[in-house]
Amino acid sequence: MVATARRIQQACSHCSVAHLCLPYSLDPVEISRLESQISFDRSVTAGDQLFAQGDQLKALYAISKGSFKTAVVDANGLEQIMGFYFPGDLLGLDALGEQTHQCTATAIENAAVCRLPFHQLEGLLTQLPSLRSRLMRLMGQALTDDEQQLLAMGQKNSEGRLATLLLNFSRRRAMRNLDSTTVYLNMKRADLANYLGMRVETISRVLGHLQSQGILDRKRKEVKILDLAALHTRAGSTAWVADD
Amino acid sequence: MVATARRIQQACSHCSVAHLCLPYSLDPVEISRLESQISFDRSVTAGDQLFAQGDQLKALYAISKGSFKTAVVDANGLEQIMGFYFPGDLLGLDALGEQTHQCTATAIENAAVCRLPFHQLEGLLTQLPSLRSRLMRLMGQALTDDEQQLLAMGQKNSEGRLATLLLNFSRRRAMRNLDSTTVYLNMKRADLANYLGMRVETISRVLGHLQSQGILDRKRKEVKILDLAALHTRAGSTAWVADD
DNA sequence: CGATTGTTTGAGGAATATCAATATGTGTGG
DNA sequence: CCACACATATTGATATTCCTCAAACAATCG
Repeated sequence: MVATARRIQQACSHCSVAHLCLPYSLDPVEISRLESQISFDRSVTAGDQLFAQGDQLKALYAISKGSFKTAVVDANGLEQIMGFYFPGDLLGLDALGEQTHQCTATAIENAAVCRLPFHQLEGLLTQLPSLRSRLMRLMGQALTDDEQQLLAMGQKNSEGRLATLLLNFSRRRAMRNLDSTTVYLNMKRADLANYLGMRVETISRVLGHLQSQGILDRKRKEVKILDLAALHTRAGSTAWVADD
Repeated sequence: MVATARRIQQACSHCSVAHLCLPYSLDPVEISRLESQISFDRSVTAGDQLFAQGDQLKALYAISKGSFKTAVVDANGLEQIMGFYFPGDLLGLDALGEQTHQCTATAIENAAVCRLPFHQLEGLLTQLPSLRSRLMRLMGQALTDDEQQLLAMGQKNSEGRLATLLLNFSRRRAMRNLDSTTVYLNMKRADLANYLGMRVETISRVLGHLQSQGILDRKRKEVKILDLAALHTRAGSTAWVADD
């Protein structure tokens, strides 16, 4: 019984985040061809790496449960957290160019992923034009996401960047039909700080500030958004010109 | 005579930056098929837009002469310069996902571009797998470039970011077999400042500082790199911890 | 429950933004 | 070709954000 139930769940067609994931816009036949190549729901322990910067591309991974961070290290040893990823997100896209992973993906908490061997995926690419265009679209989105983050880093102050991240997480929860008034900052403050280009102390202070203004309410890693409009205002504020 | 000479130059196979551009890694037959779709060396006046954010994707553009900047504007009206582009660079890649341009491309100086109608290009994509993989690689590079810039924005101080940009421009000149000890900052200070997430005054001061240290020598927009090693050191310096 | 790791709070300082003034460059009409 | 007007770049003085360092507090794990 349990085994049967699991088998049923282990298919894109029954996945609650398929609309965010690779299958989106594929027809049922195409999806079943895709499914035949996937190994579903492989569990990943918190702290484990899915792949590391420099690794040869062997597979793409779709998150089915939990969350991940990606990071790059440059020649000088500087590390930058590049993003946080949730169920339905695809990991490994940045390896499609050079066939080599350009970042390291690490599980933030216990997680599970669906593994898409690249060999088989590449075969499907020529046979399924819609899969190719889907992959291109996902790469384009990754590009756009990076550019949004660049805009935040260049044009917004600490409060604006943090508010932007909270709204981003909120929106992504909404896309997963989860309560978008609550977000979970499960990653370490240090990772969040690195991602946002600020110090952990500043994160604390800004969160405290937003809470004291009645915009947020937090308990532990859980952050409740009380005043969405105000948060949007803060997120849109340009750098170095606080409107208080 | 002149016309003949121009005709000969108007082909990827005779282009001095073909190794950076789309044809790279294509064989002669494939290149000639590509060439047949291109309209070469269309001139663009300084300040003109090649395409604007929101425009439908009609073509990709390869720069044959001059330089361009790209910029995005977000919902709050904040503008971010996303990059600067030189001969051999391809413009419009970020439209491949949504079939809509995600940024605006503007000529910094009088320039010329080769135009690749997307319709025809898309047709070639299915026929020439090497072209598809080339395009994917270029998208991957765009992604990596954005990530390098994100790292600079998050981890480096003003001097580090500016030094990083100078080295970036220098390296790109080297790839074009140009003198890599000289770079040209042809864009306005305001664009440079926006791109680097700082103010024009800070650019002036940092450039002045680097010059007073004997690392740079500038006259007008031309910047000569006198001490490459020192510039690398500055570029690698982390934010907020200057090593003087 | 102690040790270790991660988070928050406080005081002071450094980097860089802002504002103001000057200098330099660029285009235009006479 | 010059002179004027306007745009752009530099320099100086001050203000502000956010980092740094230090310490207390909280959570996690054996």
